Amino acid sequence: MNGHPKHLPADERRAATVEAMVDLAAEQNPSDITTTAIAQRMGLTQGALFRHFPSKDAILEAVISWVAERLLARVDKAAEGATSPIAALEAVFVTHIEFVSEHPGVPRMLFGELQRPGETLPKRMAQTLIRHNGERIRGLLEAGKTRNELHADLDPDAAATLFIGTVQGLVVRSLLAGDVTRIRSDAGGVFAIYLRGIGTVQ
Amino acid sequence: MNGHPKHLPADERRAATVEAMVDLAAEQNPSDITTTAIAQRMGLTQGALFRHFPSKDAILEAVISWVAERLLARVDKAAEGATSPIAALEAVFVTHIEFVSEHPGVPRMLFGELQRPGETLPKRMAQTLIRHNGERIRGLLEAGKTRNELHADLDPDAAATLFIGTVQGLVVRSLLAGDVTRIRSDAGGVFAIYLRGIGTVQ
DNA sequence: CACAAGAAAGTAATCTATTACTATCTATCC
DNA sequence: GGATAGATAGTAATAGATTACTTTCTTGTG
Repeated sequence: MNGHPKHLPADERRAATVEAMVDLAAEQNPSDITTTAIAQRMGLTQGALFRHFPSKDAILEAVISWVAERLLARVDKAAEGATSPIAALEAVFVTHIEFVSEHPGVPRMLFGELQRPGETLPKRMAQTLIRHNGERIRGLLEAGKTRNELHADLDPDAAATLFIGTVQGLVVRSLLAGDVTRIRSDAGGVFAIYLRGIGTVQ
Repeated sequence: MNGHPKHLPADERRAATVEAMVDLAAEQNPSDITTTAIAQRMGLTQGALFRHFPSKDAILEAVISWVAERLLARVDKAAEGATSPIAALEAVFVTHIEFVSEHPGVPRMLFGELQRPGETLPKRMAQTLIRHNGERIRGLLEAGKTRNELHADLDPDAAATLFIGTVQGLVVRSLLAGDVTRIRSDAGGVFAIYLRGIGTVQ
């Protein structure tokens, strides 16, 4: 007879909503996630969500903000702690792999947002997040060139694209195997090829 | 007053349905494509589709069959015409890029199918298609090793994963730019890095 | 004229969002 | 320190739209 769950402050409910959505995105196509499913995961009724968010898209916006803060912060921290651009690049890669392992639904969500027709706010937010992330990677690649750790003729744009592709390839592989842990176990071998590709000798 | 379009044989309507779905997938999230949208694109009413297909999933199955036939045939043809495993790999890459440029919705569709929960037929078909494609690539990589065109210590599984990731990275980049033609123009630079990664000297 | 293909309208299910009401928390006042 | 008022956060029900799919009516064609 648990008619009413404990009241929580709005902030915490909003955070819990984001987490529920991120969790659900790991289990199914993000664009198929309903507000009913989100509420059920939180132990609430569907209508209660709309007391904290004006629309479903507003929930999506909150999720993308959440991802942007967490991912970029971890990426920056990983890059700062490294002694060279290449070491930073590897640390950033590990950060990506760990983040995607913890939240496999996130790349699917961002990727899915990019495909939406028209100009929605969550779509623009996903675009800027992915762009900012790409700029950080390209920055490391250019720093690696100026320090002669990378081939002088390396195209940083292409290398940044392949960096993202490296992660995406691992995601596809884990989806095929139906086993998220493969992302971590396969990451080393794939990144080794990438590293050689951009011109580092181990 | 074009109330009734010309009658077509069932086969051609089925083929046109597949093409309409592939076209629509290039413009929006494939899982958001409705039967109404497909019919509208064909100049038909929504109900008319169910005269040729028993369900929406049956349409999806037809689309994946279509992709499997066309893509794998083109991949095999590209590989056959090459004089060495590495040349074949590059031809196969070009084939992928051309195919994805012509039908940008296809990878999104296959990728999306993998995310569906449960065990549906279209999902299994997408899995086998991607697996078969991956096996062809891995086969070329192994042939390259035995012919000493590739590093002896290359991990073919990892290299095949990165091959797929190379294409995926280009797809993401084109989505970000909102410009499909970028796939083709950016492909060369990215593949050059991949080639150096798997151990070929140019 | 008979038939197959499509139009048109309908159905049941599902989804987002809203509404009217109810429970819980918090702070104030005597 | 309880009682209590006001604000906050919840439920249940439902409206309005949309979806996949069905059924029935209509028409062009062989």
